Amino acid sequence: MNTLAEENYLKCIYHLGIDAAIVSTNQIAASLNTKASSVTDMLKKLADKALINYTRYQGVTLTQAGEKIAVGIIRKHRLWEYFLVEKLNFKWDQVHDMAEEMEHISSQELVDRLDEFMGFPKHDPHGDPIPDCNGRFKTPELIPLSTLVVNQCGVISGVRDHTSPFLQYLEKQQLTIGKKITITDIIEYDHSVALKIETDKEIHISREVANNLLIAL
Amino acid sequence: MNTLAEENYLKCIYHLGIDAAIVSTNQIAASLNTKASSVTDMLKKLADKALINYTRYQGVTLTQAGEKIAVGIIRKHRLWEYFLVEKLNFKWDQVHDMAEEMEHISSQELVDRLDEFMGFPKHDPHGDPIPDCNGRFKTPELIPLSTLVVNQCGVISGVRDHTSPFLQYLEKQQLTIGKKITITDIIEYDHSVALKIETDKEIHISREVANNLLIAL
DNA sequence: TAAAAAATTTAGACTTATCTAAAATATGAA
DNA sequence: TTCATATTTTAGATAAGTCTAAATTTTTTA
Ligand SMILES: [Mn+2]
Ligand SMILES: [Mn+2]
Ligand SMILES: [Mn+2]
Ligand SMILES: [Mn+2]
Repeated sequence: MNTLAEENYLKCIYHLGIDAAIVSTNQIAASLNTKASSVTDMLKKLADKALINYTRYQGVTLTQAGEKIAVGIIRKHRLWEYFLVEKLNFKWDQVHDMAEEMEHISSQELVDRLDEFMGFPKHDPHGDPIPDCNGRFKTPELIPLSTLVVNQCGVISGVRDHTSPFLQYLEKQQLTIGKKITITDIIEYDHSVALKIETDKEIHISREVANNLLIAL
Repeated sequence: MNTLAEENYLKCIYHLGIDAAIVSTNQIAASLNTKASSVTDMLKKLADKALINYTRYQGVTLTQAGEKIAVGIIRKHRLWEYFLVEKLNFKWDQVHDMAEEMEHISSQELVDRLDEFMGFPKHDPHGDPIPDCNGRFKTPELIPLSTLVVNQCGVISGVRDHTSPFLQYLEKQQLTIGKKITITDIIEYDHSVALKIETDKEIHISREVANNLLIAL
């Protein structure tokens, strides 16, 4: 088995690897709030275990074995987040830190039964896909709300920023997963967006918020 | 906060302290499968944190602060065991190791909501009392089945041995928590016991089994 | 294409938790 | 009450994971 630190590195490399072919030491250090020298030490260890492809100074990618572990941890993270929100009535902005601990509970059977208990949910409270017990999942085509044009509509299906303040703001504005929205105006000056939520409520959001809200068309 | 190792030591000292006023270094070492010298090191650390009362060569007791932490961990352990059995349909002999990991999830609010979600259960799957959110619980008066006399009856309410083989054996014999039993015979030669379970099934158990089954009168 | 700057790695140190072997203390039997 | 034995503690090592500071390699820029 792998240590908690190893699991966190693998998960981190996986996430960073989504929008970069190769992941650099400094990226990992920034993401894990650690120092580059610590990262180098761990990369050697993970390479020895054949969980990453690593050559000095050249960055890393996950091996198949490493990716499998990373996806397993993400599966657990998202299933526990779903559990916390759906069964224990936490808000979507409260669950991430707890899931960061729970994702390291090792039993495979536990997570599979948890999955079954909740009816095999496909998405976590933030709209992120939950891998099945074979590690398979599909990433739906989502685009930032900021790329929509006036009169275009879509469904809120994910967020790019998972921090509490952002999620709390969205909740207050009723900009939650599953809501249908229609763009009513785009202000040229600051690229802020006016939109209607599910036919009734009309609101106005900044460019930054629009950039971090993901829409399915 | 306390480390995983510290939590395990506190819990261990708590359990050993139930039937001994003072807990010795060697007892802890045996219970945690570690060496006496490692225990001494940790005892110093826990004493520095004012979680135990410790004087060299004299054994330890928990301080109030230490006991509070220990009971909190036991609360989490038993609530997660209850969850695993009642919600995820694990057997009572399968849940201990998972709960050993889950008991270290730190969020107090999580455990309190879990408690509420399950309807504030009073006992875990092995009959052990679950402390409430203030750490209060009462230990019912239980006696080993081996102390009963012929024709005496009682209710199976706990076990002294929590290992899988024993629990599996009990399950197979239908000697599970809540079952009413009546002693029908005690064999003088080997102190084995014949008993009736809930009016119908008649079985025969060894002295050792009778010693490890706890009965409420 | 050769410096300068940035990124990465190495060297050496620290903390936590563990170990073995040796020393100190307590206990209990003669 | 003394000495043999058991218990406990100390001393010194080790492994994991982290850090700072220095050295090395890569990348950028002039
Ligand atoms: Mn999360
Ligand atoms: Mn999430
Ligand atoms: Mn248990
Ligand atoms: Mn139990």
